[in-house]
Amino acid sequence: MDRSVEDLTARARIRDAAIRLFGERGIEGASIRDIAGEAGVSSGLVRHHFGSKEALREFCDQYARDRMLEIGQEITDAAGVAGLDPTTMHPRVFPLQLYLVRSMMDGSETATALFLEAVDSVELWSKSYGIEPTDRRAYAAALAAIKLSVFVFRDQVSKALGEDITSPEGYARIGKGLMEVFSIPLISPEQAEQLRRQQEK
Amino acid sequence: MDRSVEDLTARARIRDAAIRLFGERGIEGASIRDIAGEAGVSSGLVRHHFGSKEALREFCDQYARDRMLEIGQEITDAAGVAGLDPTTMHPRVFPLQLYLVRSMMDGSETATALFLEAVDSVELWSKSYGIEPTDRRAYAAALAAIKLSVFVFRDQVSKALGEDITSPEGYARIGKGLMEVFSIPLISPEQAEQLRRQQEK
DNA sequence: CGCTTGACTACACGGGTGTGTAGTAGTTTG
DNA sequence: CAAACTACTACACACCCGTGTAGTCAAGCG
Repeated sequence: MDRSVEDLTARARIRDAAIRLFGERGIEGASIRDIAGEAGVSSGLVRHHFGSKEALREFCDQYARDRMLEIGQEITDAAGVAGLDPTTMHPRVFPLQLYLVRSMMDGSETATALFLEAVDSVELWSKSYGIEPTDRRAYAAALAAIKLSVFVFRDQVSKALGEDITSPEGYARIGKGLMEVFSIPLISPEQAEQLRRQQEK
Repeated sequence: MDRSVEDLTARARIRDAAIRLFGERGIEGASIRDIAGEAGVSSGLVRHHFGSKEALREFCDQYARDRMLEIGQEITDAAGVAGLDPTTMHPRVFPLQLYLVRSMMDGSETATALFLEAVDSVELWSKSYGIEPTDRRAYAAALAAIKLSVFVFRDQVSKALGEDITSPEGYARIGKGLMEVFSIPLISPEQAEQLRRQQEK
């Protein structure tokens, strides 16, 4: 997506357009004709290259997943606490993340599998980091969901901040906000203990 | 929704069916005929009572919003730290919350306004609670998004836990997980400061 | 050269969609 | 009693969707 649009093959343009429109409008909200128009080709060509809408979706799932893991690898290479910091996720993952979240919500198995992998990795990470929650699995699942939440509500968060969070500045701002959620304990261990007991009775 | 289905008027049955199906499948994913079938009426009656699909959506927005605020009031009456604890949100808000999140993602102004109100209230709360983030607005927006994240990814989280989080048990479990995210600081103030400086240069 | 192959388009199809219209049964109202 | 109104249904219309088919055009190759 860093090359100019004209340089890409029609197939790649269709793929990029699909990821963009699926991510913005949802799978059902983006028609094959929309995607074809966005890519500057006929709707028949989409079918020629990908066979069906469902097959196109699966291809995009796989592609987005691969790209995300690829980018994730780069980041993990400069790991540590920064690995959890949302601001380390470069804005270039935005369209991919957006697409995967939408695909997940529309029941994609590939995207869901990616979520489960993320939970696994957070679980391992929290263990090696010496964090001891009472229910590590639930803790990891909550963290994984949180990591994606700002993508889902990007429009609403942007409106709340009066600033587009898909821009580098806005993204850094909400990233900092998220970071502070993680750095400021809202509930003291005593309060947490109290609430836990309250729930159990 | 606590009364038996037969006791409700056709209008109320349509409204409940719409909130359920819109919430589960998205606005585009649920057709008027689907909703009519779910409510046990003809599709024409939906139009008779609500005029159009869009008008039905707006009615549901308003209804869900009112009900949520109503329930929120009850909870706030037993306020304190518990007001933030996700487990205090009774499972009966599930269909409403699900619907509102979906409606929000499909660009509903009413639902988006509700989000902004939530950010405002979190902002005020954090102030009165003596929390001092560097960017209170961003902090509040992040917290508001987080509060909704488990609803969005309910299927994925359920799969990760091997337990349906729409059930009281599963809901309590992920609620505890969320609570521990808030009670265990992942990043020390020093690390946070370090990361902040890193971003600024 | 003729032939195949792959990228690509134009167009038609059946089905589902939101919407519009006409009409019926039952109750209310003047 | 008759008129009006309300809840409700059946059905048709136009539109958009994903898909299927037929065909064009250019490149590669024996």
